[in-house]
Amino acid sequence: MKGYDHRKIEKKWQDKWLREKIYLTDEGDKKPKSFVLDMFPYPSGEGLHVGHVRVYTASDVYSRMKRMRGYRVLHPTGWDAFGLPTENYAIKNKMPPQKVTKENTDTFRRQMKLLGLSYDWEREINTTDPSFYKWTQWIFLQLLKKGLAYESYEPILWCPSCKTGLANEDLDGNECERCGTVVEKRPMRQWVLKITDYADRLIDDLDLLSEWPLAFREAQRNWIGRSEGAVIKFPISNSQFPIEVFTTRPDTLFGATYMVLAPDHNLVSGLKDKITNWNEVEKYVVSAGKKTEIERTAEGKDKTGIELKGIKAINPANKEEVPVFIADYVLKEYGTGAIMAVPAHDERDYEFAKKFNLPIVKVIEPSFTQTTDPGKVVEGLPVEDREAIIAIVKHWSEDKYIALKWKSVAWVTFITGGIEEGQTAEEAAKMEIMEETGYLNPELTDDFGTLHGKFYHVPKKVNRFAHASTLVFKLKNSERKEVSEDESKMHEVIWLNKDELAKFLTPDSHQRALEILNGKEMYAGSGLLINSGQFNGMESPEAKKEITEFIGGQMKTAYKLRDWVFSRQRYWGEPIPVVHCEKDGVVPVPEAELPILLPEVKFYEPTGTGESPLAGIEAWVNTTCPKCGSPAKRETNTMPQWAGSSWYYLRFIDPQNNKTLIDPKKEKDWMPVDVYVGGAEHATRHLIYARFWHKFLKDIDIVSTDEPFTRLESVGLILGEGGIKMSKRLGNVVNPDDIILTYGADTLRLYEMFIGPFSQASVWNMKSIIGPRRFLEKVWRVAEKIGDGELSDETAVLLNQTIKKVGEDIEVFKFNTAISQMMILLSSFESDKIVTKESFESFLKILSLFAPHITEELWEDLGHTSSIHSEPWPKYDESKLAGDTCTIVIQINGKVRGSFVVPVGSDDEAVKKEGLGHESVQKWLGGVDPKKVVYVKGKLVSIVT
RNA sequence: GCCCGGGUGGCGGAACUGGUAUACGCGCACGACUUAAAAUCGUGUCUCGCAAGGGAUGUGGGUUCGAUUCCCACCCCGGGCACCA
Repeated sequence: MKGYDHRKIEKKWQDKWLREKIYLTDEGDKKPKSFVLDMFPYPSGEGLHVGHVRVYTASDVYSRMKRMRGYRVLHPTGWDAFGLPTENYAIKNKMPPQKVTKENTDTFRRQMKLLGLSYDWEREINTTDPSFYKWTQWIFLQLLKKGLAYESYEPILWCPSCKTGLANEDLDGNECERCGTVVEKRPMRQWVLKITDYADRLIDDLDLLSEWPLAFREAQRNWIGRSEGAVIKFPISNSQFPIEVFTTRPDTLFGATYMVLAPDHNLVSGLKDKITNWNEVEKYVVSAGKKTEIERTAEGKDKTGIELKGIKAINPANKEEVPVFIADYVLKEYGTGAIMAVPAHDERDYEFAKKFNLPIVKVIEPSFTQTTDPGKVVEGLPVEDREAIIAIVKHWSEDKYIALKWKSVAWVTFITGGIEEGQTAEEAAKMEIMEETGYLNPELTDDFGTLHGKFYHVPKKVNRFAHASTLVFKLKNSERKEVSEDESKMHEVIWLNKDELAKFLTPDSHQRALEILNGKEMYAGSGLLINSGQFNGMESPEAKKEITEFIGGQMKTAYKLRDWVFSRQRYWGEPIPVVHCEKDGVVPVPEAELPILLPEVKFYEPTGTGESPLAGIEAWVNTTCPKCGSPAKRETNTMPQWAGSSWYYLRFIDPQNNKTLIDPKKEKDWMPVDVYVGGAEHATRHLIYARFWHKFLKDIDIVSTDEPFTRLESVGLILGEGGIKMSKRLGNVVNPDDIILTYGADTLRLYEMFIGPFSQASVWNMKSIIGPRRFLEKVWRVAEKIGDGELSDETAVLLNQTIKKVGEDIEVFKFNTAISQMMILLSSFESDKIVTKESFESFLKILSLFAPHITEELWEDLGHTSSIHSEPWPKYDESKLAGDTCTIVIQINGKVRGSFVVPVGSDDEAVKKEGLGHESVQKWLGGVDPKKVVYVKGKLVSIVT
């Protein structure tokens, strides 16, 4: 028989599949649908890399299984082809970007076909194709119509190297995500999309995405960064304009001892004539504006700022005058661009106050509720308030402190106790020190105020809310009397240093006491109010509402998410379809005139002036106003690279439609995407933008679902040998073409699926590829053993198990274990004398997902004239998933001491008895009667002595 | 600092709902075939020990007859966010 020649086989079948169009989407609606999508590639000049192969093979394997299981599967691909790399390459090599794109997509398509991927190539799309971007422009017009696209002149992020404005999402730290250049701020006209209008829905609907990795949902939640708080007005003493601040801690309002505005806050210049040190202020504003993000980060937490002399704000809670500062630790874009500073309860304000010698007023006494055992508050039991003390007692000569180790419960605490009628806290504390430790001469050295703790007092069996005055003592000497028997029964006195205290102290309130002891005055948690007039004694959550109401503030939600800066001053993108008319202002291009074609030009270098290269093409720029007919100019900015990818998945459903974006019937039929496969780098960019557009399209009735992607599977990076990133610079990039040539596409596909858990990063290893190749060669050889006869029992069981396991594993993207199971089955085939045709065909069918070419060839050799890829998924026999016998393990005191074999379905008692009678039991027990015998059905007998 | 992952042989990794840790693959060693090599096949391969047996899933504790798996504390690696009031 002929040998396994992958080159011949793979070419033969790829041609045939294309010719016979076996992978076109089944549009019959009798079958259930499955829309399996991978994140379509950006066709770079580098061609496909092994990371692409991993994603595309996974979705291909999944799609193939779904088809075999009777689904009609939509599995398309296309090109996300607008964008800077292509444009830059085009400039460098003096080629039109259109041509570069054509060449790159040709390469990608060729490589994808070499992999034997089962895409429906008749649905291929390209974001740079006018018939596609017509609809990208159309969506923009709808956004404009709804007021969700607007022009802005706010300073934006600008990449001096790419010569274009950027969105927040295009940053990698302080650098341009594309080219690594440090970005600047630059005031210029730009188009912005109001994604913040959708912030709440984008967060709330994350709850619908239970089939997304938690990490993606959390990343988005984080990025959107919602926080609930209040807007509070602080009047300015000699101006009618108040300062508005946003705070999440209105409960600390009485502790606001100064205010801070962002340096670029509008009020700063508005108050110019009142500010007596204007020269200095102006200097600070200018230098803050010049400071790059990188300089600010380098300065870390060293706060800078300057007081606005001549003006004072009035704290609306206590009517006290407080100074007003500007400082660059306050950001203009967040909240209201101004804060009330509460140094006692905010770390940043605390640092600033320390540096500028500002008053620090405590208004919150820390309060803690025990949430873990021992001491978790018992629901339903009343809570007793108790005036108490915490005494921290220092050694007379060493840096050690007394702790009590409780005997009836796993607690380590400082000395605690109640305050009796008529006692001061100090008296109570001294009494407790003497009673609980016997030491006679403590001297009060410090008072940490009151700490509150709600917990279940285990020995006393009550819920307590202890309000403990926390006092620090030092022992004058070691003089000590005997401790009473009752006390020594309750706890043991131990001496601990600060590190040990941090490790062992159980209650949170005592840990807080230790923090103060270590000099950490600032407390940012919640608690009970003090120094807050009529609100004293109230707990933080309640005080937030009450105080906000009291001073007439408004509850408000703030977001970290910014509106999406949507214009780029570059050539290779979708033209924004509006014109500027002197009389009518911004006028949208009528929908009938779409697409606004990107003109072919000689020069498309970025100008760097804030205008795109399109501005230089007069014939294109000059047009007439659709409204009044007078001369007007076209918008010359283009859309960012993320535009097309924000809705492309919809177009696959109806790629040829030239009347509407998508036929509503088809949309309802295929949406949502059932499985979306791609990389984690898109968690906060593409996936937020696409969800935003999708929700907008839902609002204008283009789509019918709230979310576009039901399930998301994230691919792990493939690292170069040695666990380092693959890069051109390091010369460790693996080209799939080379692997396909040497080992074949089937081997490459198997290798990449076998390399490790799909979502986890894996290391490429050239040596290991031989494993999957040997496996396929073995498959080829085993095919020759097909003959008449019976399958061995063992192989028959394995075959059933394999069909079951491979199906289940692929459903949850556990490709590596599916392959290992097929390897085990193949070994069993190999060691048998005879392999039956039927069983081998079942094996070929499941293997065909991973290795479509070799299985198709062997299938044909077995006499079939139709494709193996149109076969249904093999069935397994439930009754043959296990053999006739099972091995029972004997454990004695938790250690494995032997095993024996029993028929499946044996009587429990009989097996137990046989286990107890086993020779190893005799040996290890030595005649002693077992205390306990545990039998786990079909698995083990565990004997305890 | 905060939020997610992850830590198991020489390497990639497996282990169901707590039930024989190290499946499968690579590598390595030895053997068979061969004049020889490659390929292939077979055997072995966590560790200490001659053996009986002991130890080992990042570290330390806990729960359990039994823990890679559950709980607590900590360490290390990767990723995301980061002066967000």
